[in-house]
Amino acid sequence: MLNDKKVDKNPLKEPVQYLKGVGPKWAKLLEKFGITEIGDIFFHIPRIYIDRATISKIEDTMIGERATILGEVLSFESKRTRKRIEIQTALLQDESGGLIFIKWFKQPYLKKVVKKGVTVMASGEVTFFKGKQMVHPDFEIITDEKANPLHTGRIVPFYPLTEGMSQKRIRRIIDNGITLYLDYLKETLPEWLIKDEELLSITEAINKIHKPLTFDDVNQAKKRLIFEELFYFELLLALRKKRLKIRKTEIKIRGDGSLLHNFMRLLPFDLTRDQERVIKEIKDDFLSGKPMHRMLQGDVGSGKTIVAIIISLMIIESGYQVAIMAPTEILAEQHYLNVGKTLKSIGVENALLIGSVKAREKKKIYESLEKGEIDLIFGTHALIEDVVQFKNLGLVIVDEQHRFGVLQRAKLLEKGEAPHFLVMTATPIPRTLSITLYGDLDISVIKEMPPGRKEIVTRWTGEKNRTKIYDFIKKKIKEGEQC
DNA sequence: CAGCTCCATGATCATTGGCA
DNA sequence: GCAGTGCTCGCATGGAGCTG
DNA sequence: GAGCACTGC
Repeated sequence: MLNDKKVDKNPLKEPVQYLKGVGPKWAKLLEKFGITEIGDIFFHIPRIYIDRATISKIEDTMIGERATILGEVLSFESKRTRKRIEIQTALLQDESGGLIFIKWFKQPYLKKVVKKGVTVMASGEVTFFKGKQMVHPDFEIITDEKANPLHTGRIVPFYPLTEGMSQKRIRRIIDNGITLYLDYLKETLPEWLIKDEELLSITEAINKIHKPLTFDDVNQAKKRLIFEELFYFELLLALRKKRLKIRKTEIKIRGDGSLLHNFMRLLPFDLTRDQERVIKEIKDDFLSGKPMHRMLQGDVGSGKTIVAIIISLMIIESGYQVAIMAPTEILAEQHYLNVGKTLKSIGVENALLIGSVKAREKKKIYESLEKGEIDLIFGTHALIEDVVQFKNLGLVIVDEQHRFGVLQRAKLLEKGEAPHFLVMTATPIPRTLSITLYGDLDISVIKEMPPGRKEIVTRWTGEKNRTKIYDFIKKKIKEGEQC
């Protein structure tokens, strides 16, 4: 069906494991942050930066001060206390002759690395214990003029971690990603906008957010990334205007619930409470007489899809059609394969409409949709083509995955008389923005994971890929609408 | 309250009282 | 696919503090 | 020593 089309030439779309430094283990760890593709790592934004750019003379450092020093190892010893705690101590001397102890607890292997005579750059807090000391600093062995250090001697980024990760490693990985792949990152904002707003390009921003030379770099980069985020929400707001023109909807649920009941009987598991709650919320929307405009946020695996199906059945039972749009062909197809058969068995006609469906087949689907023979259509953006017409579209569900698609929704919505509308997304809305949004879009959240599923922690990591936006905006502008 | 992350800490020394 | 070599980075633990 | 890259079977 979609085999030949898999010639995705964009390397940023490759699994993150193909990135240098990432193997199976780290791929799994990174997944906790929603990082699955190489391109995702750009948006793993540092949590904080520490300025380790200036190297102090050991003599000049003050107790209690965080400092970065550079010196030669005079000696290294590993001793253990009566309580069997091992302490490694290196004595470091810098060019000006200052001396300082560098200590680590329980890291005997360091004697292989921090040998007499090597040059070490170390960053940490200077404390006093029988002389100046620095306990477990971040350090790096400096070999000749060799490559600039990653962990010291510059403004160093600190990334959010999960259990099993280490700063140094992730720094290395992200650094690799930038040097190897940043060039492939495509601009997502229109040129004029960047100019008008004096923004950095996306590649500059990403580079500077990870490898800033000054704190001003960080600020500029943040400005750009935040702007981008806001920008998309502005687009969303623009949609609202459209919605407000429509006061009422004729679409109401009026079945007796038997269709839904039949389906539920076939479900091999129970719904979670969160799912039940959300379904109730949506049902209330359906009963309100106004078109629903709701966002459903839940992590991957939280069971958004089943919610989508259930509410679809309510609508279908009432005699309307439902469209479910997924961001990729693979996902659309998955949905279709997962539930299509079951639905058919209870009399719900459904079909899959994606780009790679043969023209003949497509035509058939178009006709059936127009006649109202298909109750439920799964698809991708193939659904928004003009040829696609519905008899009476009652509900549009967009599975957003990544965030592009804002304008697509609008178009799909135009295909019905004020259909209900649900966006599903795994990306939590940043809290600051959700406040702005509450008035315009109702939000439901599923936090509870179905039993047996491991919880996946998704966090705010900036944005994901959404290259297509530019085209949409362009189109919009052409249509004379404002963004 | 639970689950997670982040962050700081880890060492030194001598005291005491009753028993051998 | 596997074995061998050579990189880089490698503590452990308990409390604090945040989010859901 | 773990995890990974790279080489050479």
